[in-house]
Amino acid sequence: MASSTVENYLKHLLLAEEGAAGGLVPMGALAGALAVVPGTVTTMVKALADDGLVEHRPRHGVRLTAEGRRVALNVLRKHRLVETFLVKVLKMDWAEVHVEAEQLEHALSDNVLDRLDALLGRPETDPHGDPIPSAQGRLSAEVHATLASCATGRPLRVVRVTEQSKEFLHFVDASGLAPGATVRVTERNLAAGLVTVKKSAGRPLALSLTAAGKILVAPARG
Amino acid sequence: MASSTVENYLKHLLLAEEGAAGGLVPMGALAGALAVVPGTVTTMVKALADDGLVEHRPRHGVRLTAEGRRVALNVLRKHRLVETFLVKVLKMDWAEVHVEAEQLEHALSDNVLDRLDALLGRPETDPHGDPIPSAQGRLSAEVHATLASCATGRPLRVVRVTEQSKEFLHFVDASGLAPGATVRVTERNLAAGLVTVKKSAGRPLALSLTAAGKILVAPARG
DNA sequence: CAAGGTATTTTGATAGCTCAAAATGAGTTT
DNA sequence: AAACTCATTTTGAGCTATCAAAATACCTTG
Ligand SMILES: [Mn+2]
Ligand SMILES: [Mn+2]
Ligand SMILES: [Mn+2]
Ligand SMILES: [Mn+2]
Repeated sequence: MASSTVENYLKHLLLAEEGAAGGLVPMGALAGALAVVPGTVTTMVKALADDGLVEHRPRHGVRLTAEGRRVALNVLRKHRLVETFLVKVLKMDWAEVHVEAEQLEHALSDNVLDRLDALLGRPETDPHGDPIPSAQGRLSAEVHATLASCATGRPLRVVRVTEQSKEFLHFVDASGLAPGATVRVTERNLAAGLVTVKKSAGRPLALSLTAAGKILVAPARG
Repeated sequence: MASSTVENYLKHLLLAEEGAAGGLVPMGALAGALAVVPGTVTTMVKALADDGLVEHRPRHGVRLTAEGRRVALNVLRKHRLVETFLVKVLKMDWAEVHVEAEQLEHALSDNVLDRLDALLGRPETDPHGDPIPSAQGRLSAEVHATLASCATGRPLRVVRVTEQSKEFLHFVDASGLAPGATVRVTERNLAAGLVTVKKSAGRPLALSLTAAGKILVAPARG
């Protein structure tokens, strides 16, 4: 069995590979994500490579092997299903569940996981709209526009929020921009770095481009 | 935060203190419970003593301090509530939940714990009849007779099974002796080491004294 | 191409937890 | 009392995961 440390390395690697040039993740990026110093990552990555979980291209980066990806997807599945359970069944605040899941993802057996999945009705996304990998290790790779990149004027449905900090999630929720919400982008000012959105009922709301880029949307009633 | 290792040492110490002479647990007993060699326990116990979690009487044994007991009770509470959740909500086999809880007890926050407790309706015992410590750290110390020690002839209610091995629990369940069941001891043969019990409906069942001693009972309809 | 700057790797240490095997202590037995 | 037995402790070592700081490699810039 992989230790929690190994599971975390693999999971963060999986997350970092999305949108990394050639899927190769630089050591520094992984170090940042895991909050350890780069030297530690170099050492660990060599050990993971020896175990066949990653491929290490010295001075270029790391990438998951098929086996490493399998393990990583299973951890990610646990993480997101646990988050869903905590919100849906235990009624926890969606801003708090990430830290809890960070521990529980390593303590849940596959057996418990599957029962949890059944109890929740085999959900496809977690409370933040993040896709839940299937038991077979399939992960939806749907690409979405963000409030920073989408067409203006049209009605949109929020489908996902790609940041888990408490502050940001509270803000998003308080602004009525949680997944499922319907909004329109009324104005986008690149120079000022500002996006203005409007919900059917309510006054317009201003967001920075950075914040807007973390809120993924799809055309409403499509 | 105490590591899982420390939590396990403290929890097993709490369990071993019940019925240990003067509450002092011999190092060897703890080593056996934790499945490590005695030398390891000596080393760890010294570290725990430095942290004020246990009191070490060299060459005599260990005992929890008030602080160590507090931590241990919290872990035990998590363990038993998780077991209850797994059986009641996820419908798992009562023989399988112990191993799962052994991991989850270290990954659950106090916050999640309390919500689980509420969801379950603040149960007082787990699926095996083991008392669940309260959030304030109170643990019921009720003393029960066993099928090996109780009066014969009288109707009895099974209240607790004090062993968690899969095999034993499956046997108990298959024999209809799970907590809640009503039985009578029809015969006890000390020489042969045999106890015979009878359920209202069904043929008599023979048990070894050792097995009978693990099934705790109380007078029925008392 | 030499100099700089930055990411990465290497080196040397440490903390936590564990084992094997030798040493020690404290009764018991003879 | 000397010998024996058994639990406990000590010693020496290893593994995993981490850091600080020095060394190195690979750009980029002048
Ligand atoms: Mn984690
Ligand atoms: Mn999530
Ligand atoms: Mn445990
Ligand atoms: Mn139990």
